[in-house]
Amino acid sequence: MREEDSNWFAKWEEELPKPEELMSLSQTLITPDLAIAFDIPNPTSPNPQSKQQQTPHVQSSQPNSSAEFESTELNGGGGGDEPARTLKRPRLVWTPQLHKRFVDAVAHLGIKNAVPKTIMQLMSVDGLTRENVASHLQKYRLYLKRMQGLSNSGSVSGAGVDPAMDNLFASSPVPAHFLHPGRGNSDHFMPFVPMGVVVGHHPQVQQQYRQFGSPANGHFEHPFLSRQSQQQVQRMGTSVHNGSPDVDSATAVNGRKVLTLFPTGED
DNA sequence: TCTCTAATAT
DNA sequence: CATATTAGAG
Repeated sequence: MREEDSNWFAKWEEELPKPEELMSLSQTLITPDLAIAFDIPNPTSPNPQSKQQQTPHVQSSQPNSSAEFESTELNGGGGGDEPARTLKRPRLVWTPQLHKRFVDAVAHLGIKNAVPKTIMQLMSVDGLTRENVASHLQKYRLYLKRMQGLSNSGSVSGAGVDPAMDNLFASSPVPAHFLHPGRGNSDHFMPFVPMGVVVGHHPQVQQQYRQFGSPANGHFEHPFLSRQSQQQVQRMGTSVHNGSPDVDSATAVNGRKVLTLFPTGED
């Protein structure tokens, strides 16, 4: 009678964003290595002027004049550098959706396995690096710690809603086990991780996640190209324009390029 | 060697 | 403030 064992997974699947929602995860998030592979077809003549920063085309109703390329690493003229190996990606913006995936991953992994690498793998978000997760995980832990402290300090008439509850973290359900110290029992029930960190190819999960690249058409492309294939951001107002905050996929902040993984969505 | 975490920098 | 990057430890 271990229904849970078979159910926990189903639930997990349901919570996953649909392929349509997922695809626009990352446009510019191509692995530097990949970029290199494409940018330098001929190592002998290092002059790849075709450095392409795939600017996510926002098909919002309003024309966005954010078509600026800025990664102009100009060499004083003579400096023979290899910027390709030091490619810097735009700042990752943790949108609620992305964070939710993060939290879900952490929740389902359990504290013990909730380490950057595992989380990253479970999330299976293309372009997401271990560093990204690590950095965010750090903040997340901070948030949890903060919340713990506030938990038991119940000011009766304290209207002070947790200032920590600012935005992001507040929008995702925080697993209870994370809030408690869990003294004496740091062990969390975890049936098993189907994807395993190693080669155990268990189709189920991975396919679900990565499939957003190909439609119902069983047409396969090169693994590299398939990532940046389509883009369909459909944010059609049902009827009334209630001034929905249409957030651009890429916003330039202070001349710094930021990369939004998800379009605007809801929880 | 690789990975995690804390601290620090942008 | 949010992320990135670095440093040190395991």
